[in-house]
Amino acid sequence: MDREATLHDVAGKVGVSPRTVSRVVNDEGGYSPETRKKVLAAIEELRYRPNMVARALITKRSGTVGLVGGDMTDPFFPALAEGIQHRAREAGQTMFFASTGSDPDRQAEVLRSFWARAVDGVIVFPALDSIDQLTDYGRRGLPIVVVDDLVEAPNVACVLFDLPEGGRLAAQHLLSAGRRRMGVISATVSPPRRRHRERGFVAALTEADGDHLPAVIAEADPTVRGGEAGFAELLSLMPDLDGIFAYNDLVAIGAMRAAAASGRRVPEDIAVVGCDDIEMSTYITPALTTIRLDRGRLSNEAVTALGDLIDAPAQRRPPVVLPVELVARESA
Amino acid sequence: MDREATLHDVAGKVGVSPRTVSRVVNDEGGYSPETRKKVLAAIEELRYRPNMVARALITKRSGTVGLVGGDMTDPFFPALAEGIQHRAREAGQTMFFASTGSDPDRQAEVLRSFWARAVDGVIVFPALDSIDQLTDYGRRGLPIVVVDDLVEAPNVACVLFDLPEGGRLAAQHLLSAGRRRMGVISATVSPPRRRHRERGFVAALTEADGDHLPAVIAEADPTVRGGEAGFAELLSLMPDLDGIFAYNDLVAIGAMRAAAASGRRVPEDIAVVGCDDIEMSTYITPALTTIRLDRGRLSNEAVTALGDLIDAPAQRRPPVVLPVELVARESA
DNA sequence: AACGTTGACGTCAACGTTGACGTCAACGTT
DNA sequence: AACGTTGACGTCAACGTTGACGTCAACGTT
Repeated sequence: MDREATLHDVAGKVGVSPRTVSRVVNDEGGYSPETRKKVLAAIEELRYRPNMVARALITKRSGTVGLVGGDMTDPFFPALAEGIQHRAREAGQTMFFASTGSDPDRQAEVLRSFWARAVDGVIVFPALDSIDQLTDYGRRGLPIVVVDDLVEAPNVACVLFDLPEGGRLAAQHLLSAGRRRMGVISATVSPPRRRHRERGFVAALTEADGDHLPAVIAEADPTVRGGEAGFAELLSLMPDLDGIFAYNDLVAIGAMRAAAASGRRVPEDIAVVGCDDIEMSTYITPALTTIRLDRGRLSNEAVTALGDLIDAPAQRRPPVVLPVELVARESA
Repeated sequence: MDREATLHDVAGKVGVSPRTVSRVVNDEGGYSPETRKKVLAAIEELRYRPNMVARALITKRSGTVGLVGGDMTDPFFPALAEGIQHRAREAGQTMFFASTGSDPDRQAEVLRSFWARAVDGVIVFPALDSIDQLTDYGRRGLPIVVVDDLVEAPNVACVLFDLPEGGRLAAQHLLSAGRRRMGVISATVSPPRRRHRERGFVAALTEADGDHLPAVIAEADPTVRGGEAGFAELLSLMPDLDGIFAYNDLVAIGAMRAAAASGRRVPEDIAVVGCDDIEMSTYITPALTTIRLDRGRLSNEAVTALGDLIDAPAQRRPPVVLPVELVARESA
């Protein structure tokens, strides 16, 4: 066919008004069983599908949600996107996706584009210093779920992991393994107020009894290569380092590679704890001890929160803080 | 504000008709420089943004493209999605995303949903036995780029890697390393007509001189765990196996783990060649020898092909076949 | 018998744009 | 002086739906 069938085509075929066809399509009631049957038959025959664009124009609901991520190649991200996409589809939603590279300008562009396309809501991994943007869109009526940060605004809900606790668990684990001279590799992409892992780790060391030293801190990109650089930096700060808590598993893997390259054994000479628990961490040698973040749970909570927000925009919602756990493997 | 500004609001403020504002917004010409200036100022002040939904309804162009993938957690996929998303954004497009789990019914649902939302085109990693769906939508006028398969239909372009050549390269590499008793781990998700890697590998062995045996074939899921199972299956078919070509790098990693667990050394006892060249393959021990597929190139070609298709739908386009190369590391 | 209610529709306008076409003053040309 | 052209707009309808409301026959109730 050269043109898609519309309500008018179906109506013409059956001999009713388009409004009646619309009622049948939307299960509104207000038609006889026989009419319904005839309409459904005509819909089938003409392969009619409702035009979501026209519907969105008048209902202001497009049946779409947007996912705004930092970077798809972050190994933590795909599982999350998959989970969200899955749950969104169950709710009859289609997902827009865009990544920002954690750049606030790109994030602004993405949000504008989603907003202009009448998304019903968005789930955002916020870029650096972009709280104002989110607050603004929330106020303009866009339901937003913020992952991994705290934003206080109308229409904004937050879902995040208890990362300070993760840092604390890592510190306790390393301490109880007898480590005394420890370092943290933080991520350059994290603004100071979001360094929860680091803060928890440092606090636990401070609070604990014993003759261990305060932690030294390095900064690196959240990648394997970043981990290698971070290891070198830590070593320059504390040459007889014996324990590392890394920003994420990729960084931990980089640190372990650098340790091996420098002739040090893991965990004998240096114990390493990562964060995230990506699949790869099980498969490398030595298998990585890490703080597990339950991505499935996070995506479930995020989609649920977004659904709630869309259905009842006014309501205030407390942030959802998800527990973390330490999985002990070979590296520490 | 409780309502978004429209063309009418801007027009009212400036004292011109909405049509004139529209002309300015779309750079159509047909207005004086002074009018233009006043309109732009009013747009700025009222924070007017064109409503893409309304625009899409009349122009039939929504400025969106859909990406239909099998599974986000496939490590090969994210880089691709990122690349496509990036290029699409440069072209002013926003990306829909959905994964199908390689299930044709879910793929059909996804395509329906995208079609109803007036996507300008889609890039598809086709599910099993879904060629008819794609042909059908192509005929109905949807520009489609099919990745990793060949579909002959109007409005459909294909981009794929030269996987048979990849299989051949793997075979030649293993042969020249003196391997005689080799096996292939294929993926259960691949229908017979898409087993290009396997076919190239088997053909190269058949064509080559020497006293090597014909390849044995196992089937497994395209995961690390699948690789472990595939290794066991190969071993039961050929106990003195000395070379493996795996469906992808995850499978290769699984095979190497199983080999190590059975007390065999890689590459001394069994050489392993993977396929994809995911990031992880550099970091495991031993580092994986593999067939590199250039994902960046693939996403570029796919987006370019889609752009061409959208701009000139009628034109026939030959499939784009991308070269592959073998990267020799430690495992073979 | 008169009246109110209900079911099963239809009518009309609106959502916010843009395509097609009309208007009209200013200007240049013969 | 009459005419055609051009620039700078405006008008109107349409894209394909749905919200709001109207109509009208059938039916039950008093």
